[in-house]
Amino acid sequence: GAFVVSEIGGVRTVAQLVETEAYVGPHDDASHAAERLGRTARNAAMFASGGCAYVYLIYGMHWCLNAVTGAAGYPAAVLLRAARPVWGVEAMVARRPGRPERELLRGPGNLCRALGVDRALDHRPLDRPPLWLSPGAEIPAASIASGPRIGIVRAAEWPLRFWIRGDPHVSR
DNA sequence: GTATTGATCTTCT
DNA sequence: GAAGATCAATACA
Repeated sequence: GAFVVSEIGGVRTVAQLVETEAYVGPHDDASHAAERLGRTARNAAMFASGGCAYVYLIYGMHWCLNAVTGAAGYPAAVLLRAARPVWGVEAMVARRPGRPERELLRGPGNLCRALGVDRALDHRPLDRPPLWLSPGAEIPAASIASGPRIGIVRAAEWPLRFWIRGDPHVSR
């Protein structure tokens, strides 16, 4: 339900989150900051105190955006997986030519591309331009579904993916 | 709608 | 050298 706002390349885009995944600490073996991996150049942002972005490249071609939520030195983050276009749809379409509106922000790689997010935003604060979060409508607990996270093998059974039940913008 | 597979490159072993 | 918090094109049903 929270809003993600970006001001990148001179355009503002606004999206409302409908799907996220939690990566809950060093004991979470699916996390890039799991204890067995330790701190590296890539995951450094996850070890910062909460409120900044963690952006990484996956499969050589897609950016993924996380909101870091842990305390300093205790790595945790929320992967932003899907959202509903709210404002700046033209700019999103310009970044995803030919895509129907409902697919613009469906999936973490698509979300980053439509919002203009890339490595330049890694480790940047999420409470000011060019990329920030804003509280949105409160989603009733009954409307929130949860299940296993996508695309992982370790700790795959942990039900840490959350989405708005029935929302057409949810991935998969 | 589901299943399969190639694209592409950073990171870590 | 292999795997990876993915996507889209293709081939079906």
